[in-house]
Amino acid sequence: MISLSPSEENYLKVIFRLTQNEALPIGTNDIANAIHTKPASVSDMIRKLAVKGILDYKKYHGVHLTEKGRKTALQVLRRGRLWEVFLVEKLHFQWDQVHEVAGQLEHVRSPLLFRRLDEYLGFPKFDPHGDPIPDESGEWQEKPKSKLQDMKIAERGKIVTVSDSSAAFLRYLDKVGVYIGAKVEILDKVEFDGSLEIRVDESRKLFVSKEVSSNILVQLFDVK
Amino acid sequence: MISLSPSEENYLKVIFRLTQNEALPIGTNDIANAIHTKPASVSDMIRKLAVKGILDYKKYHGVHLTEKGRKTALQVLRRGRLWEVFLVEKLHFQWDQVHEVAGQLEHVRSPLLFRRLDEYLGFPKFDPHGDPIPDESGEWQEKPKSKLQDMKIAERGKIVTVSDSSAAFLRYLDKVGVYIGAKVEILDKVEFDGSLEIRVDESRKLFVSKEVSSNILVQLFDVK
DNA sequence: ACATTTTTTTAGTCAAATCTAATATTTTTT
DNA sequence: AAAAAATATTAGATTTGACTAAAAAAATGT
Repeated sequence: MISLSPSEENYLKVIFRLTQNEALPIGTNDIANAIHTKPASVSDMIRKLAVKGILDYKKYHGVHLTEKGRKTALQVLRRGRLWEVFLVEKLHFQWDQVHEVAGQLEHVRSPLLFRRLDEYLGFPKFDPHGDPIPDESGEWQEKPKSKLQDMKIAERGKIVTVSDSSAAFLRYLDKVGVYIGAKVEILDKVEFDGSLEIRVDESRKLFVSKEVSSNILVQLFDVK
Repeated sequence: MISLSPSEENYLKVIFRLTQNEALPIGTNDIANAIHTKPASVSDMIRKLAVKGILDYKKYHGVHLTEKGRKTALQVLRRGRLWEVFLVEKLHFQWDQVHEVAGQLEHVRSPLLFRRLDEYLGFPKFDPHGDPIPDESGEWQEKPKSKLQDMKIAERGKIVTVSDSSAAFLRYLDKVGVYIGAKVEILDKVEFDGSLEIRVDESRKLFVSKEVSSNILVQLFDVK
C-alpha cells in the first residue's frame, strides 16, 4: 500500500469527489476552491501525486485518477466515514458536527484500528449522511433510491437525481429552491391530489404536486 | 487555550514526563533520546516553546515547565489516555498495542470530542497502564500504592517506588533487574518465609525475600 | 588546575507545503 | 481572428521541523 501524507490524502479525496460528481474535466481552481488553497499550490501537488502514480496529469488538461489513486481514495473515504458513524452513533454528535473532527481522524494510520472500529460499529454500509462506506477492498453498496412521492410522513432523505430533466422541470426546481443534495422531510401528504408538504434543508416549507414528487429521486436516511 | 502543533505537543509531553520522574535537571540529550531526534533539534524547539510561554529556558541550564505548560501537557496526556481506554475497552486492543495509535489520536483537536468520549467511557480515572487521566481542569487521582508483599497470587502491577533507598538495596534491585516501571505478576507465595515468586516484565521469573518485597511499592492494574 | 570528555548551542542545509507575483496557455467575446 | 478574460503554471519566498558539522560551555578525572 502506498503511503500519503495527510495533505496528499486531502487532495486525493477532493479530486475523487470532484471527478465523481462532474464528468467535466476538473481544474486547479476547482480543487483550490474545495481545499482552501491556491491554484499554484494545486499545480505543485498534482505533479507530486502524478509522480507517485496516483493520477495522470497533462499540463493544462486536468487530472484523472489512476486505478491506484481510486483505490487509495476509497480507503481515505472509508476511514472518514467510519469515524462519522462512530461520532454520531456512539458519541451522539449531530450529523452536521462530525465533518471537522472526522476530517482529522481519517488521517490516523492503523489497519488494525479500522478493522476493529468497523467490527465494533457492526460493519455499517452507510455513513450518517447516507454516503456508502467502502470495505477494505474498495467495494461499496449503492443506497437504493426511492421516489419522493413514495416516502412516508416524517421520513427524511437527500435528493440524488431527477427522472425528468426537461428544462421546464429543472427551471421549476431552481425557482422553488430544490436542488441535488438538498435534505427533505415529509411533513404531510394530501390524500385528495397526492401532493406533499415537505421541509427543505431543515428550514423552508414547501408544497409540491404529485407530478413533481414522482420525478424526484431520494435516498432515505436511516431511521434511528 | 494555546494551540500547539503535533510536534510541539510531543515535546511537551516528553518534557512533562521527564521532569516528573526525575527531579534532576533534564537535558537536551534526554529529550532527544526520548523523542528520537537530535539534541540540536531539541535546542531549536525549546527556544520556540519558551517564546510561547510553555517553559522557562536559560541557555545551558535545562528547562522547567511554566504553569501554562504544565496545564497544556496534562491536556495532551488526557487525550492520549482516553483513547487508550477506548482502544482497550471498546476495540479490544492489547495494552501493548495501543501506544502508537493513541499517539496519533491524541493530536486530534476538538473539546467536544473529548468531553463526549470521556462520558462514553464512563469518566475513567486511569488508563490501561494504570496511569491517571487528568480531568478537563488538569486534576487527577493518584492510584493507591501497595506493597509488593501484600499482592495476591496472579495479581499484576507496576513498580512505582521503593521505601528503602539505601545503596545496598538499590544495588541488589539493579543486579536482579528490577526497576521502577517494571511490570510484575505474583506467581506464588511461599508460606514458610513469606518470600515470593514473581514474573518481571512478562518474561523473567524471580524469587524475592519478604524483606525485599516489603520495600517495593506497586500500583495494581485493574483486574478486568 | 588543567586536559579531556560530555553536553549544549549555533550556523548552515534540506524537504514539505504553502504563498505571491509574474508568465504562459486556453477559452470566450466581439 | 484578434483582444480580453479566465485559467494554469513557474519562479522565488516563507514557515516548520528536522538534520550535520563545528564551536562553545560545563562537568569530570587525574
